[in-house]
Amino acid sequence: MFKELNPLLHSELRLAVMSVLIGVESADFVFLRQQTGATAGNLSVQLDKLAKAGYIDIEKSFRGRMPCTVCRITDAGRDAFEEYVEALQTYIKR
Amino acid sequence: MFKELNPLLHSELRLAVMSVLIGVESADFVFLRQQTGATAGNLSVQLDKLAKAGYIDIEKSFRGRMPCTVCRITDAGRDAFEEYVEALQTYIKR
DNA sequence: TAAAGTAGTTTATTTTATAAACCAAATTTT
DNA sequence: AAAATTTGGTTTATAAAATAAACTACTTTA
Repeated sequence: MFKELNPLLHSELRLAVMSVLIGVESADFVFLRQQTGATAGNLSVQLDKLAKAGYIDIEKSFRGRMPCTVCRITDAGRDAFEEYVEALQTYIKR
Repeated sequence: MFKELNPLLHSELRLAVMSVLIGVESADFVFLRQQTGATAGNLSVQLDKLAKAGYIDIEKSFRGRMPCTVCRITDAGRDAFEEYVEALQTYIKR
């Protein structure tokens, strides 16, 4: 009847991040913050979770001497997102 | 960009319950348990939350001397569900 | 050089989700 | 008919999540 919703993606902020990342080649911390409206602390935590799950790659470097965090969705992330969307349909489809 | 997801509906079990209730005139505890696969304890807690939010009506009575809990979605619940689905589209639409 | 801003991380707190334990009545087994 | 099991739940305890607040380190501006 209802498909299980991947709990890692069933989170407003993590879902928003994935939704942004699925549409771009890469996005940095600042851009993700703008798009999602999240606080820096929350975004930092949730990005870590997505990275630990293997759904995104995080590349930390420096632009000059300022830290710069660039994120990209992985293939596993793309798959998980698609599966999540399919599962969602079982709840919201008329 | 992203619409806010009503946190009361953004829960796998509560969403499943609402999804069932939106399609029927009413449903009892046992039926909801079957449809959702939830444990009784969890279902009991989540039904209470939906009721407190005014999204469902719960009618507790007895069939003989066995308790019988019948649930119906309210107009507010229907509205909230529809709004939630619309908000979701902002995350998952291609 | 002091104040304010940028780019984050870490830690602490609150909220949620969930299961486990429980209760009362009914049904089934021995 | 007593004992055990099942049914229909509720309450309580615990684990997991979400979030904000506080902090670090560097940069820019006044």
